[in-house]
Amino acid sequence: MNDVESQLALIKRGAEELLVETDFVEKLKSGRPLRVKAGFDPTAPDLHLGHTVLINKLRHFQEMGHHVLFLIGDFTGQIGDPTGKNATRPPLSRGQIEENARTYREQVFKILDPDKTEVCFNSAWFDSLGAAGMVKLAAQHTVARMLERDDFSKRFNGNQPIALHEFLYPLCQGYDSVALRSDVELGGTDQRFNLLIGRELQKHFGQLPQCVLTMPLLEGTDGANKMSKSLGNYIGIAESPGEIFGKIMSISDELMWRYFDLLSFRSGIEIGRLREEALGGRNPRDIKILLALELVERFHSRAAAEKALEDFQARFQMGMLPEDMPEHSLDSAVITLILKQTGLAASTSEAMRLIDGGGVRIDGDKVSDKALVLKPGSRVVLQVGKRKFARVSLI
RNA sequence: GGAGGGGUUCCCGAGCGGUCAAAGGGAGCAGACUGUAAAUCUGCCGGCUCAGCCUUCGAAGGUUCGAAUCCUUCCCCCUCCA
Repeated sequence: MNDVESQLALIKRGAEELLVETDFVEKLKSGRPLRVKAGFDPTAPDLHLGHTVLINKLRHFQEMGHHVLFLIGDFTGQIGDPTGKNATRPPLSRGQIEENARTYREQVFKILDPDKTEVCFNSAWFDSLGAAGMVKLAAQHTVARMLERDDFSKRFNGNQPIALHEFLYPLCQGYDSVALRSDVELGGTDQRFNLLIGRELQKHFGQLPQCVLTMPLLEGTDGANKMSKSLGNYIGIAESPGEIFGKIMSISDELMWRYFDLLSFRSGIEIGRLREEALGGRNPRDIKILLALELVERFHSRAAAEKALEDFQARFQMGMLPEDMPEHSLDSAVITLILKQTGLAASTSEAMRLIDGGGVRIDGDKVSDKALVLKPGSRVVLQVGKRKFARVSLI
């Protein structure tokens, strides 16, 4: 496992690009533990499967005895959002950042080995850099070079605004590599440009430039956009077993293979075998179940995974009610108001529309009367669509 | 500093004095079909005490019986010139 050849093979598995490979091989040959850097935004502590593609790769490095630098960009996160179209995010307080960092640890150590992970914050060096230092840093790069970045040039040519501070982002990220003396930095393919700036800056500061390993971006459950919380197409690793299981089951068959490639710890050979079975007529649903089981087990437990499967089958294959649904105790009222109060509908207007559309059920029976009043003392199960349930006791 | 273009409901984008809660598309939600898959088709898609009423078209004023549409001021974005 520790010879250079096999290390390189494991590192490259599933990766998009490794720059510069020959340099990387040299570093491996040195035999010392490499400093492996990956940066994370402090504003999004809810990690989802998309993040885990990268984290899984960090784990590979750890398995080979390397040192992982888990960098939380608390300074960069304070300035604002670089890709921000519409949100000027309020700066996070020290307390919030620490809270987020704690959440990160909790989630990330489901995959990484805490003993081989160093968590760092980039405010550690940026706070003391000062305005003069920042200007010096900015002097290291030209506008033309900045505009080489794809999304900058697109926005520039498309007459979209680019705020000046957005240029500082790649620089700061690059400077992190200098401060951490990183040997390798990991990032999504969208990070390529930023990662390369790290190389430039390191050279400037007399360091051996880091190698860059980019990982493909995982598509969200919609199969079209990259997984992100703001698009609502994500599967959070802190979600309940039932949620994770259900969301995996709802992805398309095509996307399932992508998920297998990027998320499963199964070997490439094993995944290839499953593909063949699918082609041979095995129900893709059953293969998807394997994936769902694996992922729920990773973030919860074997038992939780099996339970999730049972619940899933009971609910959707046998049409039973879910075991755990939110409970509400409310005053007797019109159905539309109750739907709003339970959160099954966003507004009473929506509740009315849902009833018109035949999407509301009480104890399994379709509701058609918008003026229906739920009587005090009754206890009913309300359902909107196939997935939203609530148990309501009327007072 | 000068000239021009623009800010519309979650997003894109029509509308340019009444017929506008505002076309069309996307996203989303619900229904049908299913494997809670995708695709497809249908409906919905500001709020409310819902045959009615209230609040929306960058902000504030104004003109008008009536404004997203006209006028004034302000804020913001983009382009070109310097």
